[in-house]
Amino acid sequence: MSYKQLTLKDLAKQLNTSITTVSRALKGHYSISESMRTKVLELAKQLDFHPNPMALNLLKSRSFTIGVIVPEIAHHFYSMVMEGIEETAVAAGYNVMFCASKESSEKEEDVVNALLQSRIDGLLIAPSKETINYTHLQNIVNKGMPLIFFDRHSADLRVSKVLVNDYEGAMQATNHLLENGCKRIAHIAGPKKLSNSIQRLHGYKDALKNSRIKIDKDLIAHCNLTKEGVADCIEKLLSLKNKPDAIFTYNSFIAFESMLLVKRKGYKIPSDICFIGFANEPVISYIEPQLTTVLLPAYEMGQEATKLFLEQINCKTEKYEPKTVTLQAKLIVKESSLKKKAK
Amino acid sequence: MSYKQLTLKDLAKQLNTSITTVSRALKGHYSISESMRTKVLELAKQLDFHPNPMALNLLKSRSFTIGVIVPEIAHHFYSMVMEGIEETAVAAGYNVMFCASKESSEKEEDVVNALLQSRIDGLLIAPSKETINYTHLQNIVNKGMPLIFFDRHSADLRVSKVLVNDYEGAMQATNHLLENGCKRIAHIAGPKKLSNSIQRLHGYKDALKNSRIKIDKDLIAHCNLTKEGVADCIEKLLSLKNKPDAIFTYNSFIAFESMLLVKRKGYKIPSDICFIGFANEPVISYIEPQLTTVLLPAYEMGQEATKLFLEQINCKTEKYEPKTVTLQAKLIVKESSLKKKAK
DNA sequence: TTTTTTTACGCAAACCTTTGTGCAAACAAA
DNA sequence: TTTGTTTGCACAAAGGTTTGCGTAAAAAAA
Repeated sequence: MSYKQLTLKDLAKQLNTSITTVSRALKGHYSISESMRTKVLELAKQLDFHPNPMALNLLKSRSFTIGVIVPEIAHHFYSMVMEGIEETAVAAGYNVMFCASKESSEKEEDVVNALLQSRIDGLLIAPSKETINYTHLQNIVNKGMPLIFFDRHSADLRVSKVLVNDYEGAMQATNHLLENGCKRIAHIAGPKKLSNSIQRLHGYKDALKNSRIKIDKDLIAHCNLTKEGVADCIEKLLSLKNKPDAIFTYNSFIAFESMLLVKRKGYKIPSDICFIGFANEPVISYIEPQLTTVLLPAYEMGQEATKLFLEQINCKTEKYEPKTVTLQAKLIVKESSLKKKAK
Repeated sequence: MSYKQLTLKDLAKQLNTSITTVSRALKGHYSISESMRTKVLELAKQLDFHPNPMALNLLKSRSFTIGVIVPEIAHHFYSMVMEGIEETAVAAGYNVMFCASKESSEKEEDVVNALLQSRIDGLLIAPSKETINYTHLQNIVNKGMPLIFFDRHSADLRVSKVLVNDYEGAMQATNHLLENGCKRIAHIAGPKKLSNSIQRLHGYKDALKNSRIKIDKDLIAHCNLTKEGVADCIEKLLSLKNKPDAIFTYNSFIAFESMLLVKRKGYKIPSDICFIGFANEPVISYIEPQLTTVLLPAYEMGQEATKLFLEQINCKTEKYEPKTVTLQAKLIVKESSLKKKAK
């Protein structure tokens, strides 16, 4: 059943020489004669010899494998990040193991352990929204293994991270709505503990403050990222006496869901209510009206995270100083936020 | 920089015993005294000892890692398949390496090699649409390594595969349109060499034949899966004297793009032209009108592919007989295909 | 007391590669 | 002929774990 891997020993036996000589011939070691080298090389090519990677791993105590944990694989944002990671890693000679935490702290610990069992050289992670206890990650750092945060992070760990300027993105979004004449801008925020949700809320508030608009707590709703959660938020916002004329959402799921609900209730977008969200799906072009979004550089985030890992693993000096890379989100203006029709 | 892994030798030294004894104590070997076993177990726990996975890999010549190659990571269908694979694999104690071929035959070969370098126990693959030469995969089979196709396949290789009943799905879709009174049903097909595209076209044709409708070649367009490709197809179909009253598309991308174009040209969906496509994105609920789709069981496909791998790797008998698992696609009727408005 | 059995553990090989050291043989120089 | 250098290759260790076999001491049986 399991096939027999070709080894140096096999080659050596066929050539009536030693393992050492075969190994050195393949590596172009100076001490091997030209004639011997060609003999070995020929046989190796003919038999399609490749050194046993597991033996190499053991020898170098390196697996050339990166572990990656995302909350969800089938979310467009994370799969774009994964693409960025995969391409950068493969280009650098690394393979990538992807695992999903399904937003569960417990599963996260499990997959961390599973990855460690497989002897990864480093871990890239966007922690689950549930995760409060970071000891499983601290352990990794303590062992000296490179750990890189992306998208989400904990400030308690002194590690490299690549984040998006959520604050700035939210501010841009809010300012854009203000410039378009919106007066009562609501915000449907994400989970209260999530670092990027906090930043986006913060950016929203500060944009309003800068324009000397009083923050109305009724216009801020926290959403748990389920359909029901979104429905509750919309219900709450639309039952206000003084209804919002714009809604800025934490992510695309909330945006899509709430637009659907708002349209069903008979409101027109954008004339009655403007919409804007953080989103990445290419699908924003296909919904009506097309959604204005703060676009997160997901692919780039994956690239940068991998680069940070490579930097750290290749760092020869005694101590590596953790870095934080901050990427800029980009406002993409489409129809949903333009009160006055553009021509 | 790189941390020192704790080894059996370290434990043995601290306990003034041999490596063998420590190993056996940890494994519960009968020949170890109770007192010694507890001593070892305690120290191991205290020092958080884990056997070096690389050494184990070498010893067992198993890495407990599955390689997976998809054409694109950030396509909802494939990322759902990946979720299915990942969950099933992790549950069975395997880790998963994901790679993307980016629909390039050349890149596909590269990542196959990269994965082999990492010593995977098996390979799950949906070949790129470009791939015609399958020798790189045949090599894997020849080595005795389990290879499983999913979504796409080559009939030339005697390996297990998990496919969708594309023929049946396309037939259902076409019949559904016929039942709704559509007379001139067009089909925008995928790349001509792709196994599932061929099957879907086949199902479309047979459904028409079964209803004694002559197949009009003008109503069949082949699309290369780019925006321009879709535009060409739509241009061709809409410039016919006898225009189609329904369009059945190979996948969701074509469906979304062509709906956009058709709407821009002033046609109403579904009253002027009905739409139906093979699609998986949850986003079909958010576009207007909601798209009727043949839903592919992506997650299940990932599960089944992994199960086939596990079956094969755990097969003790001399010869493993390749299996083909065929999953059923499911027609989800929404607004885009209902000519007469349902109440 | 001697022989046999049991208990508890250690040695060394195997998995496969790389590499420092050593050692012959060949050759050049003295 | 002897010494010194180069060439071409082999031995063995290292990396960490498992495991068949061997063995000492203790316990049991004779």
